Amino acid sequence: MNKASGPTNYDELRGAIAQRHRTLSGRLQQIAEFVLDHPTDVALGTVAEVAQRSGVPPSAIVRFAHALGFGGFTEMQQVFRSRLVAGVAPSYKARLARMKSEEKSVLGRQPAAVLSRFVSEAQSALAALSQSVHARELDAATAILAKARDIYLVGLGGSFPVATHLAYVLRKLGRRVVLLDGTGGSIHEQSHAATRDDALVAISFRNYYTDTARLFAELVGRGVPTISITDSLLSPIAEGASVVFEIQDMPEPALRTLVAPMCLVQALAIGLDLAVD
Amino acid sequence: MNKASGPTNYDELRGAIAQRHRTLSGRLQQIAEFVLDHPTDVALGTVAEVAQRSGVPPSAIVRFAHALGFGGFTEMQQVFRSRLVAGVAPSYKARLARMKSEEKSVLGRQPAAVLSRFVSEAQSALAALSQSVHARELDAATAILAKARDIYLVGLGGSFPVATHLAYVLRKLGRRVVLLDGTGGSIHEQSHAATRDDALVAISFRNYYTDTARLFAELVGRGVPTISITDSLLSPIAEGASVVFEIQDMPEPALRTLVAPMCLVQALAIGLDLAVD
DNA sequence: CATAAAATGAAACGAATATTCTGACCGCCA
DNA sequence: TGGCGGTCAGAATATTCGTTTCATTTTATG
Repeated sequence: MNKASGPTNYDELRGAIAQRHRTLSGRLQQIAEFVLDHPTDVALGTVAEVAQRSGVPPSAIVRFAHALGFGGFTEMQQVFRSRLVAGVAPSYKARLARMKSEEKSVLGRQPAAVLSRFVSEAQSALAALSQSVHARELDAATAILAKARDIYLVGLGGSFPVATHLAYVLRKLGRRVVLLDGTGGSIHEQSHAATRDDALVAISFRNYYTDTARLFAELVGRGVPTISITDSLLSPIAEGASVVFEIQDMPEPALRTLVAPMCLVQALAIGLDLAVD
Repeated sequence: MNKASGPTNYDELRGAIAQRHRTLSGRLQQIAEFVLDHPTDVALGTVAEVAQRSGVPPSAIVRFAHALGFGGFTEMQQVFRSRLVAGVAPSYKARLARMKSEEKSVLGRQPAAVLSRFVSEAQSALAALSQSVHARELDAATAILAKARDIYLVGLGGSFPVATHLAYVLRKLGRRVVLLDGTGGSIHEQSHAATRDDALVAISFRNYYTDTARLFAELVGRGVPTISITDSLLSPIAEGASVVFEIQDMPEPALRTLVAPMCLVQALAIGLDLAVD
């Protein structure tokens, strides 16, 4: 039965698995998902190990290899191993390719060059973030959120994704969140119930939405503790805030990747969750 | 006999071999030179294979392992294998750092430590992104978006911020965008008008929303060109898509920073804008 | 509902593996 | 020359491995 031979390299194998995934039966689908998620385990493990980690009997692993056209598990494993040996010395090749694409970034209207440009820009934005944010601000913000009954979030326009992400994570962690998105009325109506026992997280970058600024001023006036995430200490949501996170060098709205504020709000939410235990 | 344990990583092993090389006896020196020249063979081969290629009997290989402080060949082989997995997986370093910080969970609970952890995780996610996304896929996706009359976007739950960000940027660039958010009815009603002259960008990660999957299948069936951003080739929005961007190693929903997909959609939008001139 | 077909999992088989053991070999010094 | 410590290669062994088999369950089909 060794006549039939399956894919010969890892990419082909992935394609073959994805293609046949629907037609495979339950157990085999389960194995397909596992091997795509843990290719290294398959490359280095034994049948018994792979079987145990994926929660199936060993015979099912062999059946899976047969279904893909291999003569057995060992034959399929060779493909996974080829991925490992190919990846062991990628540094030179990858760097060469990267430098080439970065060179072309001057000419570079090609989408690949655009991507690598944004990636490197995001990298430096993250580096700047961890340097500019201090522990004192993080601690203060965490304390405010920990005491808050309801957490109000506002971020309009280009900052809306950041607000929705923070809302999502906080809700996952069991917090009561009011996301001010303005649907079905004004954000002022939505925030009417906010008191000094609650908290507001405001996110806004140039050009600042006047709605965000007005709402911020109103809640500050009512004594609501406020955390601002913005790009300047002179922004309309900086003065009066309990804590200000300043994220500098934000590009113009259409060119933002938002990675820095996304990372920050993530850390705020998780840090809050870890702190209250 | 497991008392003696040799070096635990490849660099230590190389140092140990170089150091003891003089004191080793003839056959063992011969083996030492071979394993330093062919580490991959040692990592993936059997004792018999390594013995044959290096021109020594199998028992000599085992004695060599013993001489280095290992309990046997298998134990030494683990070190050579660790070298392989370290080279292929860019997230290896990040996971290591994560485990370390989780070990130090006492310090790791401070918000500042949480932030730096997410930052470093985001860094490696970006590195993995630029390595896994190929120019071919970017070009194909750009071509689809360029031809589209209306661009439909769907991303629910944790992926919603990505969808809103893409919608924002595309609208800034003058594209006609329909963001399927389900407000005021089902997303199926909102997408009723989509035709093969339009395009759909679907974003979904584990656990996949069934609404996203259903909508995706429906529009694919209607012949609408589709770009999928997901975390597995086996995800419900992969099969039938015109282009699939696979972003691997996405953490569990509450711990995602979304930096990789955010960066990708940004590059897609800007790349589209530059390409149509 | 009855029957056939396919899929599944536990166990057993044979092959291949890493390791240990034994006797022979070599250089060294008295 | 004759013993001696260390090294060696090859056979012996116990273990582990991949694969197959088969009874049972599940699923599809009439």
